[in-house]
Amino acid sequence: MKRNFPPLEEQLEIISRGTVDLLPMDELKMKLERSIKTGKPLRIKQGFDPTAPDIHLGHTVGLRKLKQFQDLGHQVVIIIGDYTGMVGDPSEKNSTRPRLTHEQVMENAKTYEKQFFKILDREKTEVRYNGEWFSRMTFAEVMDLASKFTVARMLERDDFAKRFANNQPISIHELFYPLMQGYDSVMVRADVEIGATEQKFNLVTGRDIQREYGQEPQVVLTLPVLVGIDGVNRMSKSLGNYIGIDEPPEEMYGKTMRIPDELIYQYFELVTDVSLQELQEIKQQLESGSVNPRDLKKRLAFTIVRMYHGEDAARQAEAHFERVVVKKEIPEDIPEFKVESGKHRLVDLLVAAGLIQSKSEARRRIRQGGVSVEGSVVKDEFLELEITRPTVVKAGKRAFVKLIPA
RNA sequence: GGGGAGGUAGCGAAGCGGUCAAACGCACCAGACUGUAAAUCUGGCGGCUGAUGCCUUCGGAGGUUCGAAUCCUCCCCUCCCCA
Repeated sequence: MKRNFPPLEEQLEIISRGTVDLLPMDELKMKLERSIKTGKPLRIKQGFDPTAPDIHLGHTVGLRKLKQFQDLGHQVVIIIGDYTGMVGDPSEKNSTRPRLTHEQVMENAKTYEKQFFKILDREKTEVRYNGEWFSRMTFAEVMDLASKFTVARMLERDDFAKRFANNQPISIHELFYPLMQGYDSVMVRADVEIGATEQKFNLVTGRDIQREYGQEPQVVLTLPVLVGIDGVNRMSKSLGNYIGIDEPPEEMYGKTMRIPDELIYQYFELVTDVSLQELQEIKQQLESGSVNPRDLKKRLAFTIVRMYHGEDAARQAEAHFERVVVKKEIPEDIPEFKVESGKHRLVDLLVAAGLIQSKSEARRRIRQGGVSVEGSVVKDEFLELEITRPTVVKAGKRAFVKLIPA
């Protein structure tokens, strides 16, 4: 079955959009031309280590690029790093990552697989776990792989070099990470590997490893690292600055509204599918200040929610935001919590209902005016309540609960 | 194998017998401000407790002492130098 591909230039335009590096360019052209001629799709690889259970917008930058390749007719190969996940990618890290057990990794991998296909076409995606080959490797084969790279080259890496210079520990197994990733490329015969810019070393190493194993080296495609909602660090679950693609619409919308204004353009560019013309407009509007950044951010939030939850959910999330955050009103559906009859300390109720973690914390927040009952701020940390009718309690900026008499 | 330096709350980093639940910075939380944010300012930041106090924390296990994060012993871990 010979496939038909769009002409080279058209493909290149789509492929280059939003990318930082495409190297070497001439090899990419050569590969594309060959696939057009032979009708054989290129194999486009990206690996994901399931180190945290959820996929967030940061992951979607690469996934969306994969999707573009997929739409062009190429073969997307996703590697789920059940083995590399146990090592932990040292990229951009200044310390050893905690190693996960295989069970933890596999658990996370399940949700990953599910979430990937919110973006990719399941039918057209090849999913491979790298345990498929790593679990079977003999020590002799490991040695063979290890012999194909040198310590000096490994230490060229900025992160390792820094850790080494700062007398911080680097475990041997961490040095294996790039080799393993490269070996993945060998095993799936990757033509192109996609990764964030911080992955460049690993991606380029893959080329060398492939060459060592007698394969044609892959083309490296890097994408910008998505900055998290704190506006400082890369988006990551462990830093808590992420927007998960499985999060409820209101949450997604609200988090998006919290990103610093400077990130608006980047988010439009990297995680939404607005057209190039629209992107230009947005850029112009931001630069000239002709549009309130808040309005652009609202559009961004709406667009993102719509991508993962649909138009209706996006509308509702927007309404919810207007109501709760902008007008500081009470949301429509609030989680309910049943309360036994009789008097209860507010502090106890806050903890029991799960709004606040500990009573000490609850007391503090009451003292600071962070808690209100039926719209009025509570100042008395010893307040007792008798719940005789549904009562709305708010703690902090947007945590609500409706107390219901049992 | 020998010598040296270290392991403190989410991170970084003070403390080196009592006044230490532990300075300070970052992160985080609450409040004010606002266009959602950011910035700024204020307060907070182990748990329990009606303002007193109690309980669990300073790599781990013991010990000395009225009293230990601080002293001693052993163990685990990291870094440096030498071999």
